[in-house]
Amino acid sequence: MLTELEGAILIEIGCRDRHTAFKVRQAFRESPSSDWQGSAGSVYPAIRRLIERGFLETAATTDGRGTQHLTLSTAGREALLAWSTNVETTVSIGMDPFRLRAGLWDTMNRDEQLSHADALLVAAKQTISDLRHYKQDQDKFETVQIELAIELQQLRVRWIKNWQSRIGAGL
Amino acid sequence: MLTELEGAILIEIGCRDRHTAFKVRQAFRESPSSDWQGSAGSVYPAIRRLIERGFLETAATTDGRGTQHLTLSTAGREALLAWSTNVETTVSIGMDPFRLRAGLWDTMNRDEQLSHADALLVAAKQTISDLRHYKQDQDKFETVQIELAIELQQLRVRWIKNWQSRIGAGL
DNA sequence: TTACTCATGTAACAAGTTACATGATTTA
DNA sequence: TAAATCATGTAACTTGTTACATGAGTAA
Repeated sequence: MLTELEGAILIEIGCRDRHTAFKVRQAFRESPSSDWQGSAGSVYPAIRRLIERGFLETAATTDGRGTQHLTLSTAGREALLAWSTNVETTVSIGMDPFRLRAGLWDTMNRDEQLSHADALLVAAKQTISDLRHYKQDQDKFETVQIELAIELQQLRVRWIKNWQSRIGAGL
Repeated sequence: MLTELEGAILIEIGCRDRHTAFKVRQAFRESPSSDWQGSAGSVYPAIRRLIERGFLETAATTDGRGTQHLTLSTAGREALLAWSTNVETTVSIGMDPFRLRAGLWDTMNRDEQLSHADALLVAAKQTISDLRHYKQDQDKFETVQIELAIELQQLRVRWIKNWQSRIGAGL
């Protein structure tokens, strides 16, 4: 069994040509989906665990920095496939800061609600535009993720507009 | 600043009449959004922190179990409002097991894709039906969350159907 | 009186964060 | 040669998990 971070690391190494821990960290830091900060304290220990479990193979390069060139073993590929096709985990709801807060907004007064709805709309639309721009020069793995992130934001935009009309109707 | 768990705890105590740590844990365990397991090891320390920071007030009841009746202080209410209206956090993408895996499914062969898409559809639809059923006897706070969770699952269902037709078209 | 529920909490562990520390290689 | 980038890692801390431990109140 792989954790979400371990799965993400195997994707970077096995599918997206990030063959060093450093490049994996870089990919995480550059990704707009804020799943992981790509901190050294999480990535290096996770990669060590994956090596110990035989999912990653290392080919030490000859450079003086001790760069480790990482590749997926057969067991690593199998583990990644099993992880990515686990139906139960895939359809689980997950953590969503928007959903967690949405129930509270009805406790504000009408003016606060209207201005908050407005601020949320602006921010969500900005995020969509940022994601569309970022999507341009990404590989297919990242592209699929970005498209899904955009659809999530669009869902939020629709929800906010619907909420606005409910507020407007005085419900 | 509150963490996601601390915000969720203040909602339970301040808005949903879960006035003991035990009832908060119970609410988390019963909630179908698997954000938190409601483990004692997270809830009790978090509540202790919230008391220390002056966000929660305790009224010890006279029973022999040492039940602590918890309520939000004024500072607690303010902190909860600030937490719930933080726009940046609210529109952040968050962690989604579906999105994280979706990019990988294109590396499988056609037959594997079709059977996996099918399994995902069944599971997602089941989740929607479970959520609808659970929604019946919930308060407005939980209802809003459940509705958003349902809309997320419906988005996934549409995405899967779209993916199926792309597979079918041999792209 | 036995079993279930209500209620609190700790201990060992897992896995993330930031900040720190080091050094090689490349580019201006 | 100075600065930026590539590359590795550790240390202290935070916060979550499961499992364990305890005991009071209630209903069969």
